[in-house]
Amino acid sequence: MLIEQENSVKININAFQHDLISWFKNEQRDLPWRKDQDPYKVWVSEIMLQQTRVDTVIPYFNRFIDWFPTIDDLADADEDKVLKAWEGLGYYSRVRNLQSAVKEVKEKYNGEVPNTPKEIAELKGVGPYTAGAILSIAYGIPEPAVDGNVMRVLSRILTIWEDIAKPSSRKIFEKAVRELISHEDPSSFNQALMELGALVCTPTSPSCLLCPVRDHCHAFFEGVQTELPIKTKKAKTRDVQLAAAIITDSTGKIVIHKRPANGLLANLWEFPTIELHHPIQNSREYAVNLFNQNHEFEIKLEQTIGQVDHVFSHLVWNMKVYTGTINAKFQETEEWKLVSFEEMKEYAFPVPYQKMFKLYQSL
DNA sequence: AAAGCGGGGCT
DNA sequence: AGCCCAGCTTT
Repeated sequence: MLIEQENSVKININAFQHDLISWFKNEQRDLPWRKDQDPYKVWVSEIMLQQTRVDTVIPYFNRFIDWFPTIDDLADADEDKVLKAWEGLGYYSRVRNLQSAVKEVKEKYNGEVPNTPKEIAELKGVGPYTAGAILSIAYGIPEPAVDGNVMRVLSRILTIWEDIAKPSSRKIFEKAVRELISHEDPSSFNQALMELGALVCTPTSPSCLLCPVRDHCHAFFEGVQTELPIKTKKAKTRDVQLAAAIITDSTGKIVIHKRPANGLLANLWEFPTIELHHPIQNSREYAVNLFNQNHEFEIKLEQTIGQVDHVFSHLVWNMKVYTGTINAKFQETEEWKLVSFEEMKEYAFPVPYQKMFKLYQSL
């Protein structure tokens, strides 16, 4: 059976499905979320895998399922513990949205992950890719699950020259998947496209000589596989200057602060931090003043212990790190706490503050 | 359509 | 120093 794509590329669909799925069944990696088809576990794995490599996700997935084995366990958990389970994984709104959606499934769907495109796409944090992934992998429904791998693989096989950085391009690839997908085994088909992208059809120097669908690949036939996909570059990051301090009381406990519920690193914990908006502010005296302007209690900065730099996807933090002490006026609140070394392990800190604490401990 | 949102590994 | 990664939400 042959189909005619919009760009006049012909594919033998049955042979393509067979070659792709056979390869996947023989060569797929042994991954913890492939041990069963529990929709909850498939869901958790797909959220973790957003913009995150398989090797990074594996230990997080195992611990997360250990801590929250079922939808009920996650729905009933404290958010601080949920964030602790995600600590270091990044994009923390993923797990806050996941817990929110799990609560909705518990209440509205009696704890059963819905299996219709409309219902599942309405869940918080579930976009077009994740909806298709859960529907196909957990329920065997032939829906496209188009991620970066799939766009790269199909841009090569079908020589699609659309800019995959543009949001509108995803529809082109979803249309292609709808025409190509196996209705006998949508789960293997979708996973195989992604597995192929991860193991063979890689961004740079794809292993075409090992590719199970090389004979179907128009980019390989034309010798343009390294020119695809087309992807425009994104704007570069901006620098943010910060001063942050490890502040202790007379007993050696440390001041920590809960970040706001919205924006960067929402609801995670940090050491007292201020932004230095102007170069002129980039001095110790100024930092002291700014700390004490912005906080009820009085802080005394003792010494500068170094610098921590941290790169985010859209900005760079340059943090000057101080130590200091507080006076007796400090009072604990919901967002300002005094904790011991041991108690710190209970709170989720983003990586820049983990770097900062490591620097402090190395003194 | 563009920007915000983490962190690590590879080139 | 970029680029990429099993993307989604908000503006």
